[in-house]
Amino acid sequence: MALSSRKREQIIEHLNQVQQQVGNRTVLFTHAIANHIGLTATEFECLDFLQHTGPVPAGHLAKLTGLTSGAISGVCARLERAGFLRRRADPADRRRTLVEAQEDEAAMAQTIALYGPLSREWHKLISHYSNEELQIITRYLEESHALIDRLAGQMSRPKSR
Amino acid sequence: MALSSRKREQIIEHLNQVQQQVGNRTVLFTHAIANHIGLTATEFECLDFLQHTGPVPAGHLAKLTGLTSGAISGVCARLERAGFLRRRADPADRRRTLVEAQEDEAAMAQTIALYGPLSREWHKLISHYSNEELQIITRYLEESHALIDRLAGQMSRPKSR
DNA sequence: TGTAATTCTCTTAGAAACTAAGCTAATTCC
DNA sequence: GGAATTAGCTTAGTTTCTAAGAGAATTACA
Repeated sequence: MALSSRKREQIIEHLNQVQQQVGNRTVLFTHAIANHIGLTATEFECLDFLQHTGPVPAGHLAKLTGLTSGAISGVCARLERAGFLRRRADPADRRRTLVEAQEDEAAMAQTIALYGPLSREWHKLISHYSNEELQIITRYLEESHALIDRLAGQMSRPKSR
Repeated sequence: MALSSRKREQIIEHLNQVQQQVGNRTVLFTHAIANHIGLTATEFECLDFLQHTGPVPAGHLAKLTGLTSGAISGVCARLERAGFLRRRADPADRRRTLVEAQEDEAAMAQTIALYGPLSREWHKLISHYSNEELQIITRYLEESHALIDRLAGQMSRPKSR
C-alpha cells in the first residue's frame, strides 16, 4: 500500500530529525554542565566514563576519547589536582597507571544540585509513559548505543588536518 | 502493589543509564565525525546548526554555543576559509554579519560517505519497529529535547574557572 | 535633531589544551 | 640475557579559547 508506506517514511524522517536535534543539544548541554563544575568537556567526559567503569589504565581513556597519551596525562593531572581522580600504579604491570574516579563530596553535591532539576523534570516527563512504552524506548536506545559503538570502532582515524 | 512499582523503578533506572551512555557516545561520535571532515567539534556544531536554520547573525551562534563573540569570529573565519560558510552584511542592520552554511560539494560527499553506513544500519535497526513504536520513541525524544532546552535556558553561566 | 547609550562584530594579547616527538621504565619475546 | 615493544610522562610548538576593548551602526531620549 503506497499510502501506508508513505506514512512510515514520514514517521522515520521525523524521528531522524528529532534525533539529530537531541544529539546536538546533548553535546551543548553536557558542555555547559561540565563548565559549571569547572571542568572541560573532555575532563568531564573522562570522569563520567570512569564513574561507570571503575579503575582503568590511563591509556584506556586515550583510546576512548581519541586523545594522545600526552593529552590524557594532562587531563588526569588536572582532574587529580582538582580532587576528582586518583592515580595509582597497577600492581600487575608497573608501567601502567590506573586511574579512578574519586568521590569528592563538594563536587558531588554540586553535580547533584545541577542535575537535580533535570532529574525532577525528567521523572515528571516519563510519568506519562507506561512500562511497555518505556521498555520500547529503552530497547531502541540500547540498540542505538550498540550501533554507534560498532561504527565508531570501524572509523579510521585521520588525525591532524 | 509494591511489586509492580518496584518493577517500574527498575525500568526507569535502566532507561536512565542507557540514556546517559547514549549521550556520552553521541558526544564522542560527533567529535570523531567532525575530525574526519577536518573540523573542530565547535566548528561542526555551528555548521550543523546553520544547516538547520539558514542565515543568522554571528552573535546568534555565540549565544547558542556559549562562546564569546571573539571565538565565534574565529570559528566563522576558519569555516569560511575552508569553504563551508559564507558571510555577508545584514542589509537591515549593517553592524551585523549574517552567516550561512555553504553547500560545498566535496565536503557534502565526504559527509554522506561518513554518515552512509550509519544511515544504512539505522534503517535496518528501525525496520524491527512498528509505526506505533516509532511514534512513541519520537514523542519521547521530542519531549526530552524540549526539556533540555528549557533547563539549558535556565542555567546561569559561570564562565571561567 | 543631536547626543548619549547600546548593540554587534572584529581585533588583540594572553591563557589553556592539544599534537607530535622523544624519553624513561617496565614488560615480553626470542 | 638482550632486543623489541608497551605505557605513561615531558617538552616544544600549534591552535583555540577568553577577556578586554575598539570601531561602526543603531536606538533612545531630551
